[in-house]
Amino acid sequence: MGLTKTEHYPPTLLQRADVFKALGHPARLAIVEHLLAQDRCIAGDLVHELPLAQPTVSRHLRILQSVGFIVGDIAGQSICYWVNPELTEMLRNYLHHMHEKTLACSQKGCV
Amino acid sequence: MGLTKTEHYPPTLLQRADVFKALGHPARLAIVEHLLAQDRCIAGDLVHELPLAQPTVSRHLRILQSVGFIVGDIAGQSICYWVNPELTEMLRNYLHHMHEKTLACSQKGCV
DNA sequence: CAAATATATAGTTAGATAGCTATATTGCTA
DNA sequence: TAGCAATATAGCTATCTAACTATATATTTG
Repeated sequence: MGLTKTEHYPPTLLQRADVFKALGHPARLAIVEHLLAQDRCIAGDLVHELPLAQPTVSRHLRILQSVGFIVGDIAGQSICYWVNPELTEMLRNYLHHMHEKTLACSQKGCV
Repeated sequence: MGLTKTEHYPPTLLQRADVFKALGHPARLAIVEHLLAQDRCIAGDLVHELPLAQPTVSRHLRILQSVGFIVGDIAGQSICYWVNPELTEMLRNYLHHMHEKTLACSQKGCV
């Protein structure tokens, strides 16, 4: 069917899954890494960095923006994007929590 | 096309994108959270927890397993799954790195 | 060995995704 | 205001994905 049954899951889980999904594409992860590597925030330079046409990059940017992972601001006729610290912090905390739980589980002898 | 151009990106990035992609579905994230919440590692109990048919759950488990996020071991006629601490640690470190870079970037006045 | 249980595989279908080209929109500059 | 530059939108197509039902493959247990 291709249709995910979203109605069963709590909103927080759905939101997190959306963020992971947004990061789950090489081009989008490359965009994020590129934004982090630069001092200033890039706009259409990404088109030259990626092996993709401009509209495709634009679409990927919109996907990252829609889950809040990046933020964009108009700067003249370009657009200035940067990674949202709130989201990286949220994910970092979530993964930290996951990792601690995992360790606790393996101590109890799940194997 | 629906065909991702993977050949342009470094292997590490592709691998991370695959892990994020695996976590980017509500059912799979729910599976991971359920495995972490239990003391022991569950097998087909997940089918009762999720609003999905058994083969669908089986497929989601295989996807999580293929990226190494969960590990399974045969226990009689059931299968015992648990979350792989190496992967949660890898992702935690990666997100930690991302978050630090993000903070450094916003200090430089990206806005 | 037969029945029951647990998981996996095959095969199908609706819908989502990722790419493209062409075009529209928006903002600067001459 | 006309033209250029940067980004977004529209529309298309091939491929991938998520779900299902039906069936196969183990692995206990009677």
